[in-house]
Amino acid sequence: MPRASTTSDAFNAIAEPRRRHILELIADDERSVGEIADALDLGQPSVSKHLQVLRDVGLVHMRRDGRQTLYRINAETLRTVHDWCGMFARHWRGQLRRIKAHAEEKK
Amino acid sequence: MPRASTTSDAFNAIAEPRRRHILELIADDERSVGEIADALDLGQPSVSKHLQVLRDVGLVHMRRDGRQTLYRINAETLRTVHDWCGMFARHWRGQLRRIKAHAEEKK
DNA sequence: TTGACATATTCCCATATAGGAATATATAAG
DNA sequence: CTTATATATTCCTATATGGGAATATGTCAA
Repeated sequence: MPRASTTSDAFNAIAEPRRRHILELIADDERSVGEIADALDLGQPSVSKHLQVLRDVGLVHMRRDGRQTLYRINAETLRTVHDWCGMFARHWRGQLRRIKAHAEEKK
Repeated sequence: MPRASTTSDAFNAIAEPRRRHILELIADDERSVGEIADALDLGQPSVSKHLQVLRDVGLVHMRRDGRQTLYRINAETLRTVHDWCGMFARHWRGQLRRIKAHAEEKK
């Protein structure tokens, strides 16, 4: 069985570093495909394909403006991932507490 | 260029649903490979390979006990992912605020 | 030592990439 | 209509994968 599709969910979509970079770029304001390609120093077709993946999993919104297509983040979709990781927050906090307690004991 | 390796970072490692499942299983107490295989209804070799990936990116700790190998989560490594998603929290909160404001206006 | 059990590793293969090149589509400008 | 610009899509290929089967390794028991 091959790896799950990149478009199967947000987890798979953000596994690709360049897609994370794109999301960072379009977090504050919308950007055109060309601007993104310049920023990433990547070919336009590749960027279009990454954006398609992000669109498939609902991580971006797009808007047509003349011949440009402007993309912006749809951060809401990242909550799935954020919440999943959050389930384990008490574990790493617990670990920190343990480490601190250990340090205290040494004193 | 193929997809980035599953062992390149935590993002890629947790893209696989079964690996997320494994992490959930070993979040509270350590489990043997066999127990995990039973729980996931997956072959032992597959589980061993998933665990190897998780080990490579530092998402689990392991401990040898007789002929068993017990794995437990190393949640600390998930903070990378949690924090990255957290960067966008104000965006989805902002969106919620906007949605709420919109609902208020309608009333 | 021999056998039984638990886990890891190797070999295999069908599948899905990411990126580049070429091309198609859409929209604006002259 | 024709040309230029912006983006999307198609075709291609090298590569990494997840799972199963078979096998190797490691550890305890008799």
